[in-house]
Amino acid sequence: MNEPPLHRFEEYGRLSASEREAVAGLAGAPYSVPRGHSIAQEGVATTGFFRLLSGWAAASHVLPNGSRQIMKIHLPGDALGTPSIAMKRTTESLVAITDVVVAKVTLADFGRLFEAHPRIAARFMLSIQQERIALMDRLIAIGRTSAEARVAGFLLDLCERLAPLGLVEEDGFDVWVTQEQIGDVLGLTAVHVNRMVASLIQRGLVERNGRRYRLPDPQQLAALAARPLREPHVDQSWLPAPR
Amino acid sequence: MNEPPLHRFEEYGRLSASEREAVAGLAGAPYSVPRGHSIAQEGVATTGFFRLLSGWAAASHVLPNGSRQIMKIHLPGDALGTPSIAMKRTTESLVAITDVVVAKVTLADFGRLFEAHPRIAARFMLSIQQERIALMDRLIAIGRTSAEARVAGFLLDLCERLAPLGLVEEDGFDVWVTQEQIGDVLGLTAVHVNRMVASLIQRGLVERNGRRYRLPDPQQLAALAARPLREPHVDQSWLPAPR
DNA sequence: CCCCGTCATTCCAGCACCATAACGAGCCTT
DNA sequence: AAGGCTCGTTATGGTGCTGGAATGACGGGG
Repeated sequence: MNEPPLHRFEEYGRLSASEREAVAGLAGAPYSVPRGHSIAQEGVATTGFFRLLSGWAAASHVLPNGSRQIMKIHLPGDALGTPSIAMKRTTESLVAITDVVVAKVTLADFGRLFEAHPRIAARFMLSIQQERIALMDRLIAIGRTSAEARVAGFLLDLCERLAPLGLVEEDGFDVWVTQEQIGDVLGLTAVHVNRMVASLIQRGLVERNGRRYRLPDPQQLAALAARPLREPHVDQSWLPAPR
Repeated sequence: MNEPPLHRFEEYGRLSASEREAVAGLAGAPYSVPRGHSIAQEGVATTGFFRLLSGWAAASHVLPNGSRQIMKIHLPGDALGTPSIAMKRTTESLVAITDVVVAKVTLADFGRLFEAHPRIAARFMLSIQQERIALMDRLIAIGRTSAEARVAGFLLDLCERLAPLGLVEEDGFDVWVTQEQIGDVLGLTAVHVNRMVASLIQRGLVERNGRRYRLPDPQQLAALAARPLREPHVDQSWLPAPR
């Protein structure tokens, strides 16, 4: 396995040696959380955020009536719980979908990084903007597209995020979330997710064997999903100079 | 009218004199855009973002099938189009709902501010996190709550954002968006928004006279909306020192 | 090896919300 | 004052999705 922790910090270009060192020293000691267990609870005092070093995790909110909305399926390398740093209390519950390894980043350490390395600060801000755009796109999906389009878009998103991790082989990848959890991401019931997956398989746009999914025709699937086209910003000339 | 431009920069505490000066010199010359006209188009090359100095504006995306999703109703003092700085092309269309006055911020100027004033940079990042949380909350609303709860939550949000601008008098405020636009925010049709508003009026939770809305019982309305409780972070000790 | 829990699948009735249309009130334009 | 536009209101029938429940398939642990 290649080094996962840094890839989210380098999606806008390589870090300098001193930046790399600063990032590496940021998080505390890694520790494991078994599948199904809580990493952090919503509504407690914010003390920092986490880095997900391996495994899958979900950020979610449970409504008074018992239904649940999943904000994000987190993959290795992601930062977990960063929205909470803007609030007195954590904004979302973090649950381990598979066995995971996480490391905690304290607010104090993060503040020092922000001051010492303005380019990392700017890039961190940009990666948050990307998360915000991802939420906007899901808002479009849930608010204005059919259940089938939403499921198609979900599978495409997952595939595109797993690819840079080296977890996609011949358009095939393992999905560790249940159909019920997919429903909680997309604002659907598990039953209806199942119907839509079946429909996509019937159309020949998806193949499945257990948790292994394969997308034989991503282009046609993308056409069905009708997602906005997003291209990351390559021109970084306006960012602060590296230190 | 008091000075609107700064209030979003000071929601986490007062700026220092030099910070205030840096922010004031950030944006270019203000100019007007008449109601209904476009401030910026989705999908063009990103060159910066805008500050909304007066009036209301909407950030939206139009789907291939013609339906529309509004990401955000922007009020005076807001930054417009900041998600786009993470992307090669702008992520949303900006339209003037009322006559507006805006000023442009270039990427180069913004980059210099980010380097020179780490505390402003950190606070800007936090305000983006707040926007992200607002999107999360709307995702919860659209994905997991009834149409009536969504409309109740929309009116509450608007009221809470207008209050610090001094635009709420005795629980009453002017709403400059049409019911069709409210539908595009909440993932509903204009017709259904109308039904839900009528239902809230019937229940005595909302009063209306033309565009003037009044919320006689915000507590009960909030209970209906079932929104997560969000309190901004007051402890700022971890932020970089002011310059 | 069998039990049992998890997850996918399928069925049914029911309803929240949609699509379309038509009408009325208010307001701006000329 | 007349006309036209925007916006709100109301009604109709239709459907995409829900809610609950029951069955099947798979896999892990005692």
